[in-house]
Amino acid sequence: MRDRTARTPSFSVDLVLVTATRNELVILLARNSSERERWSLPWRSSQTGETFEMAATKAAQEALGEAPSWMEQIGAFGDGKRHPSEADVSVAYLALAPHETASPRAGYTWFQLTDLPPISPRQRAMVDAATRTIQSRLDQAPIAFRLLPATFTLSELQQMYELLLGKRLHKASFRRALQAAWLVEPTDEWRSEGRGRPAQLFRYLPKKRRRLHRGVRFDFLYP
Amino acid sequence: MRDRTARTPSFSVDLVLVTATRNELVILLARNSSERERWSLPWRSSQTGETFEMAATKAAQEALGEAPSWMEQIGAFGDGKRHPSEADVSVAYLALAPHETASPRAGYTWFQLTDLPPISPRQRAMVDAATRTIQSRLDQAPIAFRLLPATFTLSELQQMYELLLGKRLHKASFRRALQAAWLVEPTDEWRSEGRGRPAQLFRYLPKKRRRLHRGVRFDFLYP
DNA sequence: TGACTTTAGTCGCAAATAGTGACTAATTCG
DNA sequence: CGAATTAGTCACTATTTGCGACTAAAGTCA
Repeated sequence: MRDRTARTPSFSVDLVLVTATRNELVILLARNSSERERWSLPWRSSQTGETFEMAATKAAQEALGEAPSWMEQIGAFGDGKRHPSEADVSVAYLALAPHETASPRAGYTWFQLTDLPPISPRQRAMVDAATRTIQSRLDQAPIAFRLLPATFTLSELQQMYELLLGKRLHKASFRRALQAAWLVEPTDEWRSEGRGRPAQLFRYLPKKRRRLHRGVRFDFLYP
Repeated sequence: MRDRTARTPSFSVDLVLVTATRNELVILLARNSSERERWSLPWRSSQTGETFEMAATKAAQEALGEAPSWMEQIGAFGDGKRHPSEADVSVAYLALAPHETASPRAGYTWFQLTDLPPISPRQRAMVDAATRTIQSRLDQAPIAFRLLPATFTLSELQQMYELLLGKRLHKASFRRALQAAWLVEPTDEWRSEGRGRPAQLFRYLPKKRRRLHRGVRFDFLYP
């Protein structure tokens, strides 16, 4: 058995930490300590005896001061030079947090997903993979709900879906589908947001329902 | 800069190589060279200057003698002891091949996915992740087509979907949906399989079509 | 040969689902 | 008070889907 304890870890765990402001997605970047004009994803070189998930959680904790509302591994990335660490391999995690309660620690800043500063090619690939993951899992996981605070109005929920899908949705259809899915529960609170009729607040509370009884879907275009 | 060239690679690339026989999914396992009653997923310790994808392709080549018809990274796995290699991290790939043309090299054997011999916990986790990936991406990627030979009958395609989904499908509905998706093209060949009317052979040849114009889907149950 | 079985492939109706505009409700602003 | 604004619902239409029954083309067997 070869001695491993003396070796420096050769891999890192990197975090694509996403929240949503009013009408755009933002991710958290850390200012590089040596070159102050360079930015990078929050990362952590993995310790022995620490799972990837634990490392990712700690990196999130360190950046945000709180645990993310959702975490999911995106994959392992090995291509591309100039990772901030010397890591041969980086394991990327997608993490979500509601923007309202998130206040980054010093050295961390939100950047629009559509307007990022230069980062290493490897981390660039992670960000791209994260956006693809969000898009493709939007109907399979409560992504949108995890980007919202604990209670929210249905209009806020719809706007979140519109932001994530990149298209407008029809109000009545959206609510009909939501009803059928048994995902939200009304609270007895209402919010008056300046003008207009006050909106009822809801919380995410999925109820048991029987598995959807549907045929096949051929939703792919390529390859 | 620390010297890396002297270090042994601390990660491996592992392969969950799946094909489908008449009515079950099977994966390829390699007989352990030292303990001959133990089995493991095909794997390869990654060389510097070799991408994960290249390593996975070579591992597949080595096991099958041909390139898989589909490959996709499943993720990085670090938990669980007793990986066949000493790797701290293993990057898992899902690979597909049509069963008809696949003839494993010596030392490799097909096992039913539902009845595997004991393998390392880490590799067990990879297999589980692979089956989840297959299920969840079935409607987003041409998984079923990649498990079939280049030409196939529509009944074979339907049976493949039934196998992967684990439920029966209605013939007319299946074909109607397939038509609408513009994924297959008829060849001018027919196959007479003993009894019954001969079936026309089709090939996978997706045609351009406009993006589906659909509202939201809330298809998740938990969490 | 001709009735029967088996598998392929299609049709058309009924039921469920989804798109849409118009409607009512409750609030602020002036 | 009336206009503007946002929330929430309704009802009609169009589209999609489940499903049983049908036709088509082969083999089997008396």
